[in-house]
Amino acid sequence: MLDSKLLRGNIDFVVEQLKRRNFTFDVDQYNKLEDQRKVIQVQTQDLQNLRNTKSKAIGQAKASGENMQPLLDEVSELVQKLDDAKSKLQDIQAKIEEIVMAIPNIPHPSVPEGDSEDDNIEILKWGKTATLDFDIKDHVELGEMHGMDFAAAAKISGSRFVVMIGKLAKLQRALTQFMLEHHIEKNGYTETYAPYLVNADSLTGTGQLPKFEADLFKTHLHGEEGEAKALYLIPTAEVPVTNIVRESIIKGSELPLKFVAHTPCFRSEAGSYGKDTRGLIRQHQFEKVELVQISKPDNSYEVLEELTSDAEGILQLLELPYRKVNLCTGDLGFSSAKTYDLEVWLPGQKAYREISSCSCFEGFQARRMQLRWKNPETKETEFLHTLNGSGLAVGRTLVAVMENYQDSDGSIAIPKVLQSYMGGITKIK
RNA sequence: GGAGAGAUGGCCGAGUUGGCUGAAGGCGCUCCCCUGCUAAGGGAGUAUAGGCUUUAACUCCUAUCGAGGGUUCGAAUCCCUCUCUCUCCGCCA
Repeated sequence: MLDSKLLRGNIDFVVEQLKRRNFTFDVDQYNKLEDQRKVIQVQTQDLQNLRNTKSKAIGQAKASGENMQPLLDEVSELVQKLDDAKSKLQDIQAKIEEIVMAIPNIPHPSVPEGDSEDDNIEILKWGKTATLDFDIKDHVELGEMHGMDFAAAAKISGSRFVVMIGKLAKLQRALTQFMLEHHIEKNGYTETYAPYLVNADSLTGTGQLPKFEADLFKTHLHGEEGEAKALYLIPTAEVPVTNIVRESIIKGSELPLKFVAHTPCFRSEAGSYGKDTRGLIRQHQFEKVELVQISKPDNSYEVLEELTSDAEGILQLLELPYRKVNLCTGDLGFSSAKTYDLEVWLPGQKAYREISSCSCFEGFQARRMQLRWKNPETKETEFLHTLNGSGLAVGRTLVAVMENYQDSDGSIAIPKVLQSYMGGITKIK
């Protein structure tokens, strides 16, 4: 949600900024509704004021034993008018709300212009993309040799799921433990456990609802169909973890809040049929270690740099080649003001693939979820800034380790930093 | 799943024969005075959002006492639905 003051006070700026990300904002419609809202709101409030005054007079008349019938007649007429005005006002406010909730965030000035991922700007490349002198296998081929079973998963659940048995399952757990330990012990994040099923308010707070319901798995308590009972499987830990502080006022001395959580993530992947159908890249269920920070507004972009480098640290310790890109305006997510993607090198695909996405949302989510702090300088209650990033997507990291650490015989070396988590073995044969 | 109790400002807590109660009192916090630097005393202020556009401030108005709906001229107070918390019983990793 954009700042309503910005929307009302400087709408030309908003329109221009939204155009950068190919979002056309219907200003005429919005202005028309706003004008109507103002008129009707004033009317309604005048009527309410009148009713309140008269009602008090009735109370006083009654107390002093005067005849209050004339007043009663007067007011009952008023009430009809008031009801009409109220319902009109509600309609308009609902329409405005619908429009406002569907407006994406405004890109930060440092976000490059562009229409698609082809226009993202590469900031750095790290590590050497080794040229292996044998027939490179992709992770599906390697996986089939070491207990990765897509057929079994299809039998159990359907496509886009996986079963792993044995060493690869352990390797995934080792990756998760390693990431958590590193972020907790070295980077100062607080370990967090949170629900995997969340309500609609939480998803509205972080921006997945109302616009992106089709991407989610939706459940009903007790098989009931009522909207109030609907719970959703989390598409990312960002949702439950950021919502820990929804509707609260944080003390300045407690900031920044740094949370790390490992959760499974569930995505319906509607609209991605035919994309990445092979292997582990795009699953309905995958593991992710997520970093979330709640920051004061004035230094949130420094925090974004820090959070991104915290995620990069994992790739560097795993010695996986990657590049860092600054997403262009056209590729930016709905809620984000600026996003760095980390893309890991996958020899099996001969391509860099996204493994982490680190974003600063400024006050966009905070306004939706009423997340604030008392600024000691202004003495005002102000919205905080929220940030998050994958640190990292565990399933894709597993793919990257398998493909980058493979040998000609199909065996997979264990990265040094993971060996202690793997019972000391150095290779999966 | 059954029975009961409850939800009021940053916190505690009054207010249920509906009527100057946006809310007594206390704590906490901020500012000022006195004193002196340990404590005490005096005074003022202290919810959020909208009307709001403005150079700015104030005044004013509206809404909000868990959420939503209803009754009424008028609801923190009465009625209904829901959510959450607590106690007891049942069930359960």
